[in-house]
Amino acid sequence: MTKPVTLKDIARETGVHVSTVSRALDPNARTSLTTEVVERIRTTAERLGYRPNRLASGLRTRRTMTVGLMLPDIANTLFPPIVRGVESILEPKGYASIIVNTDGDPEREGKLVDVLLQRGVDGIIHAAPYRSDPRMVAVSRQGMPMVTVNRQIENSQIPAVINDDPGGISEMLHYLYNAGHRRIAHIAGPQTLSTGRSRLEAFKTTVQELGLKLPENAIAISSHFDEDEGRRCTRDLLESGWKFTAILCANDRLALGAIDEINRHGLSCPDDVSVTGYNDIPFLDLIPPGLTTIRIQQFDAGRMSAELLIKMMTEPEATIPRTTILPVKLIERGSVKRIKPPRS
Amino acid sequence: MTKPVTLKDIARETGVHVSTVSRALDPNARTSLTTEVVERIRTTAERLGYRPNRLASGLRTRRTMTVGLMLPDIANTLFPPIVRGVESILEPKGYASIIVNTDGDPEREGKLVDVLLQRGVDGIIHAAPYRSDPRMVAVSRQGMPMVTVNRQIENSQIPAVINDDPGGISEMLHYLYNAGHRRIAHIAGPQTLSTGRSRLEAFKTTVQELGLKLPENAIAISSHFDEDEGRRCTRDLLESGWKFTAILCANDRLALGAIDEINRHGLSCPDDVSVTGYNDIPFLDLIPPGLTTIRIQQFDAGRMSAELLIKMMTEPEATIPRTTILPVKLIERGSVKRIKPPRS
DNA sequence: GCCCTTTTCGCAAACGATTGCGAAATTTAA
DNA sequence: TTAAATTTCGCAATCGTTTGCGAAAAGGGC
Repeated sequence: MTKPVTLKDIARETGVHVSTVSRALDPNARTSLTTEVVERIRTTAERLGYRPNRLASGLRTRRTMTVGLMLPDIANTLFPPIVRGVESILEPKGYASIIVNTDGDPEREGKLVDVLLQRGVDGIIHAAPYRSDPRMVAVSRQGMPMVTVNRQIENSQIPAVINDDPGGISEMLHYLYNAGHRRIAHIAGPQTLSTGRSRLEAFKTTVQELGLKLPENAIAISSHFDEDEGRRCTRDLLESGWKFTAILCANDRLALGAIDEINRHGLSCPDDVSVTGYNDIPFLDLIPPGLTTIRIQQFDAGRMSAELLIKMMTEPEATIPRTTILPVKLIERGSVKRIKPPRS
Repeated sequence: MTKPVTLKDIARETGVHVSTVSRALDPNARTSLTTEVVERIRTTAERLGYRPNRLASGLRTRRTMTVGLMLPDIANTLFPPIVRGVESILEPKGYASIIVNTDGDPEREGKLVDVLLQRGVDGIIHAAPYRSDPRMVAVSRQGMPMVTVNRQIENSQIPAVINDDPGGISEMLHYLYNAGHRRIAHIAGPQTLSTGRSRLEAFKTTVQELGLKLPENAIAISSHFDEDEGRRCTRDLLESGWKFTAILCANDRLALGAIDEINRHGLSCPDDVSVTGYNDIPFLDLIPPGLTTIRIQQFDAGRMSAELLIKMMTEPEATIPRTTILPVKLIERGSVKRIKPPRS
């Protein structure tokens, strides 16, 4: 790599001291300079193709203009829009981001946060925390600006940008109820994740509200938010003997697995069993029978979390809302069938 | 942020000079130290929770252990697997990557490569170059290790990891031919991208090989690899008056758009028109009628490109293959119907 | 024209790590 | 035992930038 031009080069060229060059190029320098000098320096900087060395400036100022972005897996369709939302705020302000994939592995998470710290990130956006995540809480306590998005760490002061899970689940359950369903099963997400937990709780609460009487085995708990677990839970549900007319799934991929398993059993969605999802990942409209789901605002969640993080990084004294809850929206498609409710 | 512990802290604690600490912690230091001293330093480093400052070391050594990853858009399902492939190689070796999204905008690309240079990346993996991309060629010429993946810059010496487009297109066209199709349309990709171009050329070549006689308007050229352009091109094709029995699309999203447009015209895929895609993006198996397509190796492409880049970064004299071509595979699904070939 | 204030700019010390060089300490050889 | 060879470690410069401080220059008031 041909040696990049430095402040020193510009100083030599213009016959001033490097500190003067630094100030001339700093848009908000505290010391004032003659406009003539500034002009001269700026033009030769331009001419030589000067590009500030962010490493050096970061070393000196202790601000790297870099943020860490922790995800479970960028290949999970849920996360790229969040990333774009984050970048839409960060990039124009001169921040770059380092993305790491934890694969939902606490040990990896520990290694990766170390990587971020070694690189001196100014802040961290964490989209993959566990409900209990002492490692990250400790880092936050040490003063690292941090916000979680999509999920949250419980019993911590770390600001979280999340979706209105209680609202979404409640709306969906009411929707099923209004479509005549009374025997509704739930495939819950992993209970180590805040989303898995909050959606299950919302389900139970709404069941109470509606006065539904569900058996113990109406709820299957998955260990991962994926199609395989959707299939397994559906199999368990079907084999439990209880006759349900609908399954409310904690996430789209579980729902996709559920529909597949229903088909394998010679049944049909929605004719025999209605199924609903959560998140509204891409292409759901093209997959028959069209999954009725809850659309969450991924891009906006990313955007919001970046905005909060910038505030934390630049105004350490500012008060940041502990949780920011984004509204969700029910997307009606073909996977729910209206049935005649049993008279009670 | 509580001040991180530095070499100086360890030096003070152990009563040796900071340079000694540096050497003790450097696994492959050129100068030898007493094992006793090394041991003492290592344990106190451990005890204090030392974490090397990569900024400082990068500044001194001119190696940041960071690579830039340029994509059109991480939210495009094609790219996350490439990213994971890249990281699977880079991360274990201590590299971090900065991902930037060009959005297919040359101006943005210019800005973003500047961002990467300012941050002193050791190399760049570019998944979004144009067939002609003088800016990137210039950066490469200046000595920045660079490899392109998925696409390539023509007439440059920049190593490229690409898929076997000629092979894939040829195989697909033969497949359609063998299924009895003779009047085959093509929706080509943007001709500013190497993939759009190479697939179109492969189509033409194979048409020759097979001795097919296609009219001028058998080929529609899209301006973007997306569903909307797939619809538009299909509309143009249908309205051209020429009766085709199949459309070979340069990419899955074009094909999805094509199928949609075919349905809108009251026709059916595959009964009236067979359609094929390229790339094999997720969920294609779930979308009726199941798109027959060419599966490319995204993860491996990412992996290969990272391996090449590491070689370029660490062994500047090594000879790197100009192009690495990955094999592709035809995935048979339901979107192609076998028909009786017209006797010629 | 003189003194005081203000502006303009240079000096030098950081930031945290790496590394060539040489001095001191130790081992080896004679 | 002494000189030579080797090992072990400290010194100090360096990477490129920022910034407090002070000196020189310029401006202002009378």
